[in-house]
Amino acid sequence: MVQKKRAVRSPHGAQRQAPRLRGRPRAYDADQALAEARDAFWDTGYTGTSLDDLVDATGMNRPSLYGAFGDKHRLYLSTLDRYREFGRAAMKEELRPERSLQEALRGLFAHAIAIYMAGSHGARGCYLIGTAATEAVHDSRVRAIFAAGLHELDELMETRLREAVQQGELSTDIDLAALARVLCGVMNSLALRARAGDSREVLEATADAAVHLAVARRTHRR
Amino acid sequence: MVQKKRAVRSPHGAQRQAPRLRGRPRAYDADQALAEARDAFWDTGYTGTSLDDLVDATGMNRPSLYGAFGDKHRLYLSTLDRYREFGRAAMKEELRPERSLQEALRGLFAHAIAIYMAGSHGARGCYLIGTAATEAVHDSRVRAIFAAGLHELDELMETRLREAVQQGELSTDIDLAALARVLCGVMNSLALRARAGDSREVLEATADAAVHLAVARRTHRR
DNA sequence: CTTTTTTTGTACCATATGGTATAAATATCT
DNA sequence: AGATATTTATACCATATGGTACAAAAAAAG
Repeated sequence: MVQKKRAVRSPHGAQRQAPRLRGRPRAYDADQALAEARDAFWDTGYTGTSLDDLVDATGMNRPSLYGAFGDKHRLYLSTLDRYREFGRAAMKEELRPERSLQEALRGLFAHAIAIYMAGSHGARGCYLIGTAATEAVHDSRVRAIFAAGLHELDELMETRLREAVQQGELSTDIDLAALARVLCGVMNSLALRARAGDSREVLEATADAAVHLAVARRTHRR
Repeated sequence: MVQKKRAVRSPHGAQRQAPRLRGRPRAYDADQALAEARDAFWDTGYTGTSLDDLVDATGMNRPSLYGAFGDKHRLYLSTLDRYREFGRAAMKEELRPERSLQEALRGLFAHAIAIYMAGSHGARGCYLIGTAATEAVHDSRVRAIFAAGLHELDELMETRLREAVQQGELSTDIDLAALARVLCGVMNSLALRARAGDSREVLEATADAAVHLAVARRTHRR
C-alpha cells in the first residue's frame, strides 16, 4: 500500500541517483510519463481522455500506470499540481526585480504566449484553464488546485507591483491587488484565446496593450 | 428525415402560434429543455455529461431528446450557439451608447458577474469558457463557436470604445481593438475566477479596477 | 369509429471505459 | 544456482455510455 522507504545505499552521500531496488527495472521514466499524460489531458480534457489514450501517450501499460500514479483521478491531480508548481517558478523567474517593470511584464507575457501557442495538435492555452476549469465546479480537489494556480500568480504579480512602487516605477495611489488581478486576468484570457484559435499576433498585441496600460500608471515624479 | 414544412392554418394571419400538427402532442417545451440541457453541460462539461444526465435534467426520454435535438454533439452545439447569441444581445444592451462609458462598463461587468455567480451547484462562470474551451482544441465546430463568442464581444466593446472617442470620453491615441480585448479579457478572467470559487467581492473589485483603468485613459481636453 | 400521424416510454444493443487478476519477465540477494 | 522482489504484459470484468427498435399512447383526419 504505502510506498516503502527506499534504503539509500551509497555511504559517500551525494551519489543518491539510483537506489537500485531489487525486482524488474522500470521500463519508463516517471517524469517523462507524467509529462506525456499531461499532454494528453491538455488536448482533450480530463473526462475526454481515456485510459487507452493515456496508455498510448505514455507508452506504459495500464497496470504500470496504475502502480506508478494511482487511478486516473490521482494521475490528473498530479499533473495539475506539477504544472502549477512549474508555472509558479517560471513566473517568479520572469518577474524578478532586477528587471524593470516593463521588461518583467513583457518577459512574462512572452513566456506565457510561447507556452500557450505550443502543442502538436494546435494551440492549447494554459493547462489549468483549458482543462481544470471545466472540472472545477463538481470536483473540489481540482477546484482547489485551480484556485491555487490563479491566486499564486495574482500574489506574485502583486508583490512585483509593490516592488515597482518602492522603486518609484509606479504611483502609490493604486489598488495593487486589483491591478495584479487585472494583469493576470489578461494573461488568463490569452490562454482562452489561444485555445479559440487566435493568432500569435493578436495575443501579442493584446499583451502589449496590457503592459502599456499598467506602465502608463507609472509615477510622474521622476 | 427533413422537417416537413408546417402548413400555417389560420387564414387571418397574425395568429401563427400553434400550427397544431397531427400526432401525439409533445410533452416538453423545446426552449426549456434546451436551457436545462445547457445547465447540465454547464456544470460538468460536454464529455462529463452523459445522456442519462441529460434525460434527468430535461425530464425527456432518450428518443424524444434525439428526435428534438439530434445526437449529443448536435444538442451541445445548439446550446452553445444559443448561449452565444443571448450573450451577444445582453452585452449589446448593456453597452448602449445612451449611457456614459463608465456606466456602460459597470453595467456590463455587473451583468456578467450576476450570471457567473449563479448556478444551483456553485458558481459556474461563462458557459463557453467553462465548457467549450476544453473541447475547442480537438473539435473544430466547438472552436468556431467559442471563437465567435469571444470575437463578437471584442467587436461590440471596440465599437463602444470608438463611440466613446467620438463623444470625447476617451483620448484618440489608443489602440481601441487592443484595449477592447484587454477589457473583454478581464471579463473572461472573471468567468474563470468564478469557477475557481472566488468570492463575488473579489470579482467586483477586479471589475472596478478594470473600469477605472479604462476610464482613466479618458481625454483631458474637455 | 377507423385510419393516419406523431410522440412517448420501455427495453435493448454494441461498444467504450476504468480498473484488476494473473502469469511471465527481469532484476538483486544469499 | 536458487530464492525473493518488483515490473511488465496479456487478458479479462463489471459497468457506463451513446444510440436505437418497437410497441403503446394520443392527437387529428376521413
